[in-house]
Amino acid sequence: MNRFENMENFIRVVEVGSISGAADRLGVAKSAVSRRLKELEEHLGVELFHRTTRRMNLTDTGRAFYHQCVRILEDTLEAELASAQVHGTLKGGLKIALPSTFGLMHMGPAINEFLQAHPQIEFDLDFNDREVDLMQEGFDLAIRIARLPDSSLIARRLAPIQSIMCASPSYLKKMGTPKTPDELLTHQCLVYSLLHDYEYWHLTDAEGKEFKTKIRPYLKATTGEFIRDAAVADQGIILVPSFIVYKEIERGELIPVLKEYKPLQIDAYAIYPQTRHLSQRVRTFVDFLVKRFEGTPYWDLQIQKLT
Amino acid sequence: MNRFENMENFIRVVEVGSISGAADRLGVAKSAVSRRLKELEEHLGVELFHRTTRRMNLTDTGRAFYHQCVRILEDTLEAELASAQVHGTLKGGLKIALPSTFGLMHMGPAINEFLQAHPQIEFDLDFNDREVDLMQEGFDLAIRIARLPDSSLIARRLAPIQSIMCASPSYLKKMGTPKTPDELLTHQCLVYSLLHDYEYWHLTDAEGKEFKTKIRPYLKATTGEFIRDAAVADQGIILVPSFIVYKEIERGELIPVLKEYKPLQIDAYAIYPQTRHLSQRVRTFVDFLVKRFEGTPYWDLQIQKLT
DNA sequence: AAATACTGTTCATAATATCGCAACAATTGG
DNA sequence: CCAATTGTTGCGATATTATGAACAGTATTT
Repeated sequence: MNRFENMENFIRVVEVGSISGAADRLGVAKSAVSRRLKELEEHLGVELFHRTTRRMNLTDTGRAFYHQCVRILEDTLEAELASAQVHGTLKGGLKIALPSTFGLMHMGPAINEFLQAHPQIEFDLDFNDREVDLMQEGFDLAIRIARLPDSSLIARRLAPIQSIMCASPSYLKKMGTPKTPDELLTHQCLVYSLLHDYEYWHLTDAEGKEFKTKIRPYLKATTGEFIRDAAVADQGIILVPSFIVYKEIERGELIPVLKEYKPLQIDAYAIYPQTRHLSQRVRTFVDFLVKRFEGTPYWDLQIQKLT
Repeated sequence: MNRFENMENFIRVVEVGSISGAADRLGVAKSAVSRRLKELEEHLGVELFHRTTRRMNLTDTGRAFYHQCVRILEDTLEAELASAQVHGTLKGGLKIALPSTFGLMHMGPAINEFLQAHPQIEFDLDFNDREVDLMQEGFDLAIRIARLPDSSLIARRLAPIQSIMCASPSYLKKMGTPKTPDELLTHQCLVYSLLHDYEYWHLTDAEGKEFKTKIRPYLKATTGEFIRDAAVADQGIILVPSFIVYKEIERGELIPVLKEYKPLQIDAYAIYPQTRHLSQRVRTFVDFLVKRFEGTPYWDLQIQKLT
């Protein structure tokens, strides 16, 4: 039994006032309308109409049920409309805040790919590492790399972000490869000051226990790319997210060190304000991102084996 | 496509977390669940789940749609429950105010008939001609005979009530049969004081125009039956609803007079307060009454030809 | 590391439900 | 009183839907 069609059927009969008329409007045989109405009445065990072979009058029960049917049908259509992709592409703007390095390196290609499917979307991208107030500044969405999501906002985890400690082969040859975290104090450390403490690096030992080890910051920068390039130029040891250095590691320009001590795992999130009616653009884009970054990130596929 | 089953299907998949599990719960093959889910996604043109052959995660779109589906299904089930006769008979009380004469003569048999089908209903009948405050005194329903329904309440028309002017053959023989309304002043009029003015009877002429004619009240009573009996006992001319005197007219004990001048048409109504959730008892009983009194009332079938 | 168990999807077949047509019964309006 | 219209029912044809096995991919276990 198709509850839905039966309701629609019933509504039409009420509004047109006759079975024949409703059948015309619905484009089906009147026998079908009659039978569906009968089915509905049998299902409810109630008479919806007083029938006098030629005339039909709603019963009180029928009238009450009619109003509820109308409301339910409207709700359903609205729900479908709100969720349905209005065929093909989306339109409108999408203002997004995203961290500069991750944004440039990995969100850029993703956004380009999304634009293939939805060329009508106008992206307004703000590459910035400061924390923006989503509501205040009218952002639809922000990409954040953090240890835990901000609970006051909706957060969808996009990808795990693992950091890697590494240095160039030449540097290691010249200065030696550290065997324990303590030895880092004798090395030149290049600090990515956004994600880590200035003077400490947080690690976990073989048993998964957290601890921090003091380092000697030889150079500090808020851009991961800069200290990566510095490390490639034999300037010292860095601790940066793998998504920044994965190519250099694959090419052997940088070599992981102290692999037994895993840096703290953090994550990339898409976050957006809690609004009652989330726009279809945001929903679709976030769905797209979640799917694209699902599983082990492509930047970790190769270097996974090396760590 | 069965929207409803698809929604139910989708909800189950979300709640159980897997297609196989949902299939077990629903008692259908998992292929059916899979296909319906696919149908729903194609209908919306949207991915509801991120799928990884083994694991399924709701998309944002899916989550939003899920909540709306749940609400819609709940509404639907509630609507059906509110309208459905819970198989067989109803239970509970039904407190009804009804006019004494009409109540005794015509509602009595109707209520008895209703009790055949629903013996569990406990009727609490208040035969009374004063206007009761439904809300205040806790009535579920009132039967009223009036010209127009009280607009602040829900009113369902049960039957047309036509009045008849008549007298006994002996009386007419002795005093003469009036030919015009004016002549009524020379007659003994017995007044049913509830429905009509004390000193005027309201009539319509052949063209349907309303007018009132003065009468000389010889006897007044608030009980139709009393003045009917008085008229049968040759006491004078009465103007009463046909449902009171139809048997006497059929038997020839009373004879209509001034048939060309129709008394004003009034109606019998079932009225009840506007509450958000009308009880199923009231609805079913009113539906029953409307159906029972539908068309020309049985008390008018015979005398129709005589007037 | 390999095997196993479990997942979701697909396909052809079978069962089911639904529809339209036509005949019928009942009522209304001229 | 007849004609026209309405709602209901039965039957054959059609379309829809479920089923169960085979398949492909992924965790879990040993």
